Amino acid sequence: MDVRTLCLGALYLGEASGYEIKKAFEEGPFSHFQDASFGSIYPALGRLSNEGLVDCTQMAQEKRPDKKVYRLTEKGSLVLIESLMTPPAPDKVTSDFFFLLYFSDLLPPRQTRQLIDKRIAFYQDTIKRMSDCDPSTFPLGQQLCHGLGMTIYKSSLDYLEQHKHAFPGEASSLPPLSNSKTSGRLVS
Amino acid sequence: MDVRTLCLGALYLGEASGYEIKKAFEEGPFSHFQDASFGSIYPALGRLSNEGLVDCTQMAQEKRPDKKVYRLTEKGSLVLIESLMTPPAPDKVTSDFFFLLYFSDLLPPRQTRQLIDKRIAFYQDTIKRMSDCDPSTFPLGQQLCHGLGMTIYKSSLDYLEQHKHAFPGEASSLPPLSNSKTSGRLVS
DNA sequence: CCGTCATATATCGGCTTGATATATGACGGA
DNA sequence: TCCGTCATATATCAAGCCGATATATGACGG
Repeated sequence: MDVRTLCLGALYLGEASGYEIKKAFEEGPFSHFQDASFGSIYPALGRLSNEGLVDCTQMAQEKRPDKKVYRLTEKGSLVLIESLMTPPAPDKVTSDFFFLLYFSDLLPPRQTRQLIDKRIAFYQDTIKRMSDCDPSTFPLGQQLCHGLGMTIYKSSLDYLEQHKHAFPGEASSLPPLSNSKTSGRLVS
Repeated sequence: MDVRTLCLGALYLGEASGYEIKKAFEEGPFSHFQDASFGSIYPALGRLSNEGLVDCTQMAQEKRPDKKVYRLTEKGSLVLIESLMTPPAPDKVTSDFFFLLYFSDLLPPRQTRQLIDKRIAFYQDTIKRMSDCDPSTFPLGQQLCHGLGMTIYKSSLDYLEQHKHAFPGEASSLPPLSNSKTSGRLVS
């Protein structure tokens, strides 16, 4: 999905400012499967406004800078639905964690263990934050997103907790793993 | 990780051409957690070659166009390890599937069911392809990547198979779900 | 008083992507 | 036999995106 559609989707949930839309991608329900930067959100909102897909209202605030509040128009709703009807692109996952784990034979074992411990903490924190949210009043699709997300995070957490001992911890006196290079080509 | 590091990592596994490196990201072990396009791979290989981090050899082929084979240099190995030592960036996940599922109250229920069915097929196919690979001879980190990946795909598959019935299938005579709009703002 | 953080909008250089271009050869259908 | 499609192979570029930067108000803690 391009940033225009992401913004339309965010505004479908309720009127919001550019800053709030960014927060929705960083901390809100979308944070697990979409992202967008200020560098693309503000220009996209400008274009959407010019095309009549969103309305923009300037709002003064106390003790805070003024803000621009965007609201989806009827035309914008139709364009959002149209975008949802297009065939989905494949997922794109970029994970430094997996990349580092994959090449961890090049790293000191304690650094790999630290990497895994931090990942475990990340899963624990994410699961807690998602558990604090009760999705039973949400639309069905959102419930499935929540449930599938929880399943992914929980099974990942369980797996890492079961397998983290393969790498030595801080207090461990295990000898470092031997660094052996992988043989063979990339693609058979 | 930037594309230079991705290429160095790919070449750490063995010499390869630009085309083969792209294949490694599309179909090889990295395909689950990294990607890069020709548009960035070829320029990156050029720069790496200029900087002496990789060597390049032109190879003629029968019944196929000539190819340039790249090989990691000692200097390149050191730069790769250096990059692996830097703190990892957070994962970035972009999923049209989750986005469409989230807004599925805007879609005809059968289209959502089709989306889920296709996702199930994707998981089944991915699990099969990963099962055909025996990771027991790999470095420990690669084994954990394989195992964690399998866990994620399997638990996702199980969850969707258990919950797909919430949406009507092709043969179902269930009435369409009511389209109710979500209330409230994005971020509490 | 100053540095940091949150809130708020906005821009831009650099990087990446997806499309396009060119080329060889295999393969299947008309 | 010809043509379209696919795989293999290198390469480039316009468009889009990101991360950094800029500016601003106010709270808060040292």
